[in-house]
Amino acid sequence: MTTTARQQATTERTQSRRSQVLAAAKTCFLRSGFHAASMAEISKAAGMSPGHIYNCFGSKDAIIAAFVEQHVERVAALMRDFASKDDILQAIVDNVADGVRDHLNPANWPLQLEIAAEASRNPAIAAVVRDADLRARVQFRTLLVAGRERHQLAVDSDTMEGLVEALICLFQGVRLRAVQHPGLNQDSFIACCREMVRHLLFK
Amino acid sequence: MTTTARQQATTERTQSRRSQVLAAAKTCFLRSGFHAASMAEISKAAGMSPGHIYNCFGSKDAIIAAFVEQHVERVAALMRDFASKDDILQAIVDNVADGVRDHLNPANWPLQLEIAAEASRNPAIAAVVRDADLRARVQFRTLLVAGRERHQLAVDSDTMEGLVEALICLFQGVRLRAVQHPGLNQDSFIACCREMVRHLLFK
Amino acid sequence: MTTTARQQATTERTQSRRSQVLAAAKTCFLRSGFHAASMAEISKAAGMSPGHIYNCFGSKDAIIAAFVEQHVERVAALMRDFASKDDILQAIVDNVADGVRDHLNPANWPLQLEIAAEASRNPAIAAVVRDADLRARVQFRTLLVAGRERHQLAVDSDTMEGLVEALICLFQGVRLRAVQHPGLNQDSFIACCREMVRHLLFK
Amino acid sequence: MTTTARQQATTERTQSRRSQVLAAAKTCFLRSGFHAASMAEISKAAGMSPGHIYNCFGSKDAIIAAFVEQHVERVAALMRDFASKDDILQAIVDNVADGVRDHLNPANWPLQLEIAAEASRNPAIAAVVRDADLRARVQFRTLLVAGRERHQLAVDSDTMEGLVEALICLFQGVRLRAVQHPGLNQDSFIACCREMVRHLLFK
DNA sequence: CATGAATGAGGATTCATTCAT
DNA sequence: GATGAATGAATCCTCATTCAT
Repeated sequence: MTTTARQQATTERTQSRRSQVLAAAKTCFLRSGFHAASMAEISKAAGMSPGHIYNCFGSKDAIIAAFVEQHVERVAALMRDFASKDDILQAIVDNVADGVRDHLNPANWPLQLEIAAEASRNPAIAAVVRDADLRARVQFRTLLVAGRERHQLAVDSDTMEGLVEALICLFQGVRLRAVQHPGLNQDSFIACCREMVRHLLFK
Repeated sequence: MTTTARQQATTERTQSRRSQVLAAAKTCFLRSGFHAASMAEISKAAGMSPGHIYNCFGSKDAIIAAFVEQHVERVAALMRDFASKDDILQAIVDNVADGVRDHLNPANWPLQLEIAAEASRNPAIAAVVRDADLRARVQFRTLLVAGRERHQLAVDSDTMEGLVEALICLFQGVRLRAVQHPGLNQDSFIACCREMVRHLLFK
Repeated sequence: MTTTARQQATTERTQSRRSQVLAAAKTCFLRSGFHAASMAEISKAAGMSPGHIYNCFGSKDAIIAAFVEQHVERVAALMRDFASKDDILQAIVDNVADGVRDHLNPANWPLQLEIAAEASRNPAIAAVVRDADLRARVQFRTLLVAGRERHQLAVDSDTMEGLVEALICLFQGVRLRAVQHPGLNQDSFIACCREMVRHLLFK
Repeated sequence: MTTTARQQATTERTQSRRSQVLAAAKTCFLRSGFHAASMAEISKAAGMSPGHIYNCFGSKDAIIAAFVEQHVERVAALMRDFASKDDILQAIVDNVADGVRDHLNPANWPLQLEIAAEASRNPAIAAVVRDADLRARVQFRTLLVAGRERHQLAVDSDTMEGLVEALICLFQGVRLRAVQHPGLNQDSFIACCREMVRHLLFK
């Protein structure tokens, strides 16, 4: 094995170890939150010694940051899905139901609240979150511009920024609803969300 | 001093002590979050010994719960303000700008995220939050029904639930925008929110 | 009211307060032990403010000491009961059954163990306990000498000391049996104790 | 080093750490009692950080329990010593002097009082103590039955239970004498104890 | 690379005691 | 005398992190 090949292998191994840790961290963070989840808990879930985690990540904060980075990437992926559609605006409207239902699913989104709360006092996390948000906004805006041009609607800068913010805002609010009113009537809620989105997109 | 008068004084004193603690807690929670804020930190901010805090509150969790209770009460107060208006629907639309700007103000709302995150794991906090949400929904619904009847719009149960949820959702989403995109263009954002609210209310 | 009369009243009042505290302390010590019983617990049981207890006793240790003093006095009282009997030795033998049963009663004797344990490390308590033990030994020895002279048995110094120690030892051991084997067969146990005492007294 | 070998080493190490803690705890418990001995004090005496003690024992109570378990085991060991003798009853009588002297030695027995006092309030400790007492009684009874059959004495159930209890009672009482009258005349005390034991065993 | 024993600072909480009223 | 609010040192315990193996 050449030195390069070994380094390659080493790097791959390290990467796989990092993934292991992040997957374990997700379980623990979901169960206990960022601060109540202990390194011991995470190391046990990862099937790895606590000491070794420090070969993959410099600190618990680094795990949180990496975890957040990985997690916020989901939003960007969602954006890309729309890009391939023919009538993008209509595709977005048609996707409201699934999107809302997904945001209401308690399997993932409590973590998003944890992330937002952490970002509101941890500058490193805030930077990661804001950067991801920026990228998502850019992608979303590009989609919307394409969609609206097809329907000959205004795409000036102010209009677009408001549109992007308002739509993201509506979707992100769903996570808070999931916490504060878990038993809400999904169908009538979705109908209204869809109507708001439709109106805004085609206005 | 009679026994009754002393009890009165005692009760008042205790209440004032509790308020002192809650005010100090707000500062600390804002700075560090619920869990990173230590009792020592809170007691110092309250100008009171750590031991004495336990004469006012049975535990740190009790402080968090009382703090949350106090905080969520604000939302209910907001609801009551609308009740006195003549054309309620229009009043709500006209209030969107102020409401959004208030939600974007970083002085208060990071705490709401902290509360939501805590509620997603701590059942006691979840109960407080959900109860407050329930009360707010009932008040809001009553307002909307009155407002819509004036305009001869449908007020059937399903419609109303969706309306209430969707509007609250939009407003609560603003808190997440405040964290994730603090520099957003408020004017165009507000214009879109206002348009969404207007459309939904009068639809 | 003359000054003297008032002082008299004051002293009586103080004494009654002290008794109140000691009675309350007994309840608490029995429930929780000397160290786990808090001053707050005792003051509540005594129907008196925690601060006021310090007008009656200088410290918690002083309460323990006074309590111990009061408690060890019981043994001396037991001794005095025998002095009036005609045939003292026989009276002692006849009392074994009641004495053992009393020592097995969990209502009082856990406190004796608490006292002994405290004495083994708190010099002030040790002094109280040892002084009481000395007084009881002297009384007991006087009784035994009178009883044995009646039966023309040896009463030399060495014999008497051994007798006194061995008999007290047997009775005090009962308290430990009560803790370590609460369900023991009382009748056969008592028969053996009685036989040991009878043999030793009349030997 | 194979996994098995390492586990072996790990287990041994852990065991040795536990012993270290128990030895340190003995010093501290002797000096201060179970409750006044702080974990900091114990950890310092054990030459180990306070945090690490919790890798060996789950709580302070667990240390107390393990300590008690280790201590009460001594009694059972004492029992086994007699089993090898030819004339067991005589061996017991001949051992009274050494046994009493051992029980009077202040190096060990204050702890037994501490244990008894703790057992009278702490159910977990009570269970340990009572279980050990049961085992000791069974062993002692077996010894006595064998010894008495050799001398053709009664071994019926009631007689044996009384004998076992009374003899243990006498020995355990010595611990209380050690606390309450540390300067007692050992020789005459022992002579009487011996006479009581002899009478009872051969009666 | 991998372990897990070891650290020690820091957490929430308790409680004997004091003192202004 | 009598109160009970207030103190703050001390308690048990947790946990991120390190390091010898």
